[in-house]
Amino acid sequence: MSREGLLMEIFERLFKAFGPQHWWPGDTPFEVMVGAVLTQNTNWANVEKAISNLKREGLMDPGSLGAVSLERLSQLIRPAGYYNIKARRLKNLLDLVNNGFSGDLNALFSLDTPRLRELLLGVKGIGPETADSIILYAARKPVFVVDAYTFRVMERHGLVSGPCSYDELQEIFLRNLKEDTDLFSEYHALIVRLCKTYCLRSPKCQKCPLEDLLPQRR
DNA sequence: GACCAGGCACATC
DNA sequence: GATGTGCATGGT
Repeated sequence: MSREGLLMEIFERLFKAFGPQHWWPGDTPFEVMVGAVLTQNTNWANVEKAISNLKREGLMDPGSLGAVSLERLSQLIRPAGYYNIKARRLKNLLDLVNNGFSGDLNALFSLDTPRLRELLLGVKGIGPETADSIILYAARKPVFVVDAYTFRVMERHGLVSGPCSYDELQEIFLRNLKEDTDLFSEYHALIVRLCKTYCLRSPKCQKCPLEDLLPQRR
């Protein structure tokens, strides 16, 4: 099967097995953006506690969150872990939104994708996965989000041979799939769902929807 | 108690 | 360019 065919086959299997995932969980684009930073190397259940703290305090908007002290912010997001460094990262991101775009997320998100990605990556604490999550799930523009699970699945199914960079893996998806925000949104969410359900530490995807797509072992 | 989770920056070689 | 380390909580 061609790489393009295999990528769509994997998507269709996952969609059939799990259905739509309704990602990203979050009431507003701003909340999605905050969640993208908070979830760095962190279980989503812990992120939800931090988000709920911010909402309870009425801080889930660029102006309010920009005005709160670093110390108070770090205490509120404590359940999400790495709370000191993440508070700093959120502040860095808010500086971009508030100073560069007067707190208007729509203005920031109306930039073309390469420019938006460049600006986000310029924020200290925003790397490729966080930037792309914001672009896809908050700005709703078609980029493919790569994460540790994506590497795991693509390696297992022989779509990459040996080590490959974030950008290289992303290119494989972008070149072989139709550029479609809804497709990319579901695809990434389904990969996460697959790994959480079946492929966490097992060497084989036993009984998983992709089991018979495994490449031959040597 | 060990291990893991929807990364990133920075130091060092 | 590759590899190692700090950052930290809460669930299994």
